[in-house]
Amino acid sequence: MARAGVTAERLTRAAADLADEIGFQNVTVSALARGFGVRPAALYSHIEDAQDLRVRVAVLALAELADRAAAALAGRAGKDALVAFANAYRDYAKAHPGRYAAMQIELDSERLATSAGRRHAEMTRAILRGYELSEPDQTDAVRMMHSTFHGYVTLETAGGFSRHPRDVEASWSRTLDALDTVLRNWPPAA
Amino acid sequence: MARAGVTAERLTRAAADLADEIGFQNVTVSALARGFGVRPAALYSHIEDAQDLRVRVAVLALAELADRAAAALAGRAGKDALVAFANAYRDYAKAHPGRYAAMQIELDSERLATSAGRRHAEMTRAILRGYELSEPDQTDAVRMMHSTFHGYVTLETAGGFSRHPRDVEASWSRTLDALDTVLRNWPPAA
DNA sequence: CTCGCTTACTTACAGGCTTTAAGTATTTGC
DNA sequence: GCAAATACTTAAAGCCTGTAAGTAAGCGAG
Repeated sequence: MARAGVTAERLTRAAADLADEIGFQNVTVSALARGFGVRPAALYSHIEDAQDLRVRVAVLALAELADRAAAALAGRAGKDALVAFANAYRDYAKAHPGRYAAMQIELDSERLATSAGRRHAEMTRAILRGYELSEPDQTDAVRMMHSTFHGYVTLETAGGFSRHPRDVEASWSRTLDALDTVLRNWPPAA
Repeated sequence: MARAGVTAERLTRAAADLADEIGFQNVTVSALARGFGVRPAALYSHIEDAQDLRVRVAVLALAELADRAAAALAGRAGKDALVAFANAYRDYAKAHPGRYAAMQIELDSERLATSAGRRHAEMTRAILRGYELSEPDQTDAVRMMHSTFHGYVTLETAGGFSRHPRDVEASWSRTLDALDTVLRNWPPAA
C-alpha cells in the first residue's frame, strides 16, 4: 500500500487538466481518484467536498489567466494594450475550456477578493488609462469590456457563431476595433 | 392508482419553473417526478433521458424569449429598438435565471435551426437596419451585440459586478448608449 | 357494455457518484 | 525506535440515472 502522494495542489491541477479534456461538468471526485489510482474516499483528506474542488480549480484558472494577461499587457498602452489583453483572455479560454468553465462558478466575495479577481479588475482599469475616462464612466466601460470579452468567448466556444460563414477570427478583430472606437468616443451622460 | 396526467409539455414547463426556483443545475428527473407525485421511472415514458429534458427546457426558453423580444421590437427602430430588445433580453434573464441558464447548453444545429435561434438572429439583424451596415460589418456587429448582452447578463447574474458601488442598472444603460454610438460610427475595415 | 389494445405508471434492480465513519498502514519527528 | 500524525482502505447510506418487466387504467370497436 504505497502512498500515492496526493495533495490538494496536485488534485486541483489534475482536476483542471481533466476539465479541459472531458469538460468541467464531467469532472467528478471518483474520476479524479481513478486517475490517482486511489479510492474516492481518499480525496476527502485533501479537499472538503466536490464543491471545494471546483472552487479550487476556478481560483487556479483565474490566477493563470491573470498571469497571462499581465504578461500580455506589459509595455503596452492604448489600443495595443486592449487587443493584447483581449487576445490573452480569448486564447486562454480556447486553450483551456474546462478551466474557463470553472471560472464561471459563483465565488463567494471572500474568495474572490483574495484570489485573482481583483487583479483582473485592476488590469482592465489599467487599459482604460489610455482612454482618459473618469468615474463613473470608467466603471461602466470596465463592465462593458468584460461583458464583450466574456460574451464573445462563451458564445464562440458554445458554437453560437458557427452557423454563419463569416470568419469568427475576423469578427473578433472587428469587435475589438469597435470597442476601441467606443472607448475613444465614450458618449456623454444623458 | 389514478393517472397523474404527465405529458412532455407539462414536464418541460415544470422543469423550467423548477430551474428558475432552484437553479438549472439542480433540476433532476427525480425531483421533477416528486413534483408530479410519481416515480422517476414514469417520466421516461415522456422524455428520452435527462439530457432530452434539458434540451426541451432550452428550446422552450428560446421561444419565450423570442416572443418577448419580438413584442418589444414591434413598431420601434434605431436606438429605440436596440434598447427595447436589449432590455427584453436582460429582463427575461433576470426573471427566469433557470430558463436562461438552460439556453446556454449546446444545441445541435438541427434543433437550433428548427427552434427560435433563427428568430433571434433575424431580430438582431432587423435592429441593425436602422444603422445601415452592410456585410460583413453587419454580421460582426450582430456578434458583438449578442456578446455584449449575453456577457453583461451572465456576469451580472453571477454577481460579477456586485463588488463595486456603481449602480448596475446605470452601467447597463450606458453600455447600451455606447453600443448605439459604435453602431452609428462603425469603424472602417483596416 | 365488454373485450382487447395501447399507454401510464409501478416495482425491482443495476450501476454510478458523494460523503461519512471506522479501521489499517505508513511516515514523521522526537 | 516509538508515538503521534497522516494517508489510505473498506463499509455503508443516500441520492441519481436508466432499463426491464409487470399491473392497472383508459379507449376504441364490435
